[in-house]
Amino acid sequence: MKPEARAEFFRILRDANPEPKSELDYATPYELLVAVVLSAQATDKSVNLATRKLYPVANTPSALVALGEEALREAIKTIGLFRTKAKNVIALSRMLLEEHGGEVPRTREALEKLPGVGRKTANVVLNVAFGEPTMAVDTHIFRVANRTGLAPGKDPLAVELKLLKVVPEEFRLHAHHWLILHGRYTCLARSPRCGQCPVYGPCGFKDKAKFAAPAAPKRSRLPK
DNA sequence: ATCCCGAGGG
DNA sequence: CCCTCTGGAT
Repeated sequence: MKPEARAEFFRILRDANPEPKSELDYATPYELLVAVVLSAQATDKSVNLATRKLYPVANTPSALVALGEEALREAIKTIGLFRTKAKNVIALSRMLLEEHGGEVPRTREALEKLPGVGRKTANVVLNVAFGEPTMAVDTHIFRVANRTGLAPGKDPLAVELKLLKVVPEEFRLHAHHWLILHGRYTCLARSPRCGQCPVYGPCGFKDKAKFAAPAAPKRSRLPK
């Protein structure tokens, strides 16, 4: 995608949604961190359903450690990968208490040392909780960046670096949310809704016309 | 490359 | 039935 098309792409998404927010429910950096860890390979809705009940009971490192891994596992049982996530959230909370005064660290290095926190999760926390213009490349952004030609790359890290290079400065802070929301509601994984896509113009998807066309008229085998 | 892993949609 | 959902650790 050419520079002018990229700018047009983001102008359109920005004008439709000037102040995009995360769809994960959270009130503090810690609540956000835990929600993002829980969100791996799960929908925001399923995570919110669990945290809505969990956070009133325990929403700090000390409270979750006190709650214990077994109880936490039960609380998040409706989310996928719940055994691994429960273990990681407890271990991560202990580490916050022991090494960070119970606070969520603000550096990528410290965040990535936490169990269950990799590059993508660290980027989300840095962007959403601390206002840094990072590019957290998740399943949606990886797909959108490649399909549209906005920032093609063979793996998430390549796409992240490409995005940091080509997204105009004025769009960097919110690019993460514009792209993820576009992927979630319009540029769907299996059947993208090109027919009602706001960035159909600048998009470079080869088969966009195919997905934009109304359902192919059924060929009657008994014409007339 | 594989495992973990429930819920919702098609 | 199959695919997808704000991945990370081994």
